[in-house]
Amino acid sequence: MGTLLETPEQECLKQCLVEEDTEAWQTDPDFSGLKRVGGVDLSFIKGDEINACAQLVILSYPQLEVQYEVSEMVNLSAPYIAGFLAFREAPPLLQLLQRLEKEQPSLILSLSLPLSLYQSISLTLGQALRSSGSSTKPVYVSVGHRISLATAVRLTLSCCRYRVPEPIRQVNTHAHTHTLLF
DNA sequence: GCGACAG
DNA sequence: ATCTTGTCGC
Repeated sequence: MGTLLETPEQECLKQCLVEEDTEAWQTDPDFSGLKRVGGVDLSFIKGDEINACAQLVILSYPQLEVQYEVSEMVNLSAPYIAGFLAFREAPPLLQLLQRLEKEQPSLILSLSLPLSLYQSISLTLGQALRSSGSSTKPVYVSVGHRISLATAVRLTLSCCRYRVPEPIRQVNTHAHTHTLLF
């Protein structure tokens, strides 16, 4: 985040960030070649700051039907601090991706293309868009790795049945469900 | 001191 | 993030 101080780790990651398209499907008008899209999230319970439910879903593309989902209760080591979200949430989410790789090798995302969506974000790093027909609330799409902002926005729109992109919407549903069970 | 501030 | 159910409308 522009105004915030950055850690050495964050500076390093920023230098490695590739903000251009690197895959063939990204420049195809219909994203031909893209077979799956995924979403990850973390859910919490009211007064608990360390226990959370990590969730991962994989959807087919362009059908956008859930093909795989995993949930796992995790303990978060880092506290929530604006600007340092990844230090808190990335570890358990990456762990789920490794679990996917081990349990369902066929569903692995051929290349990791982080495309993050937040309820708000510095606009210098992303773009606000009206994802569904007449929705007033914008959806913010941030820059990703190995995917241009323009493509990220186009892909996000192609994943929207409703305002919230389907991968995010599905993972939220599953996350909430599983959180309520523990 | 004031405003900003992803979950 | 989380606290909460139904309800009105396209």
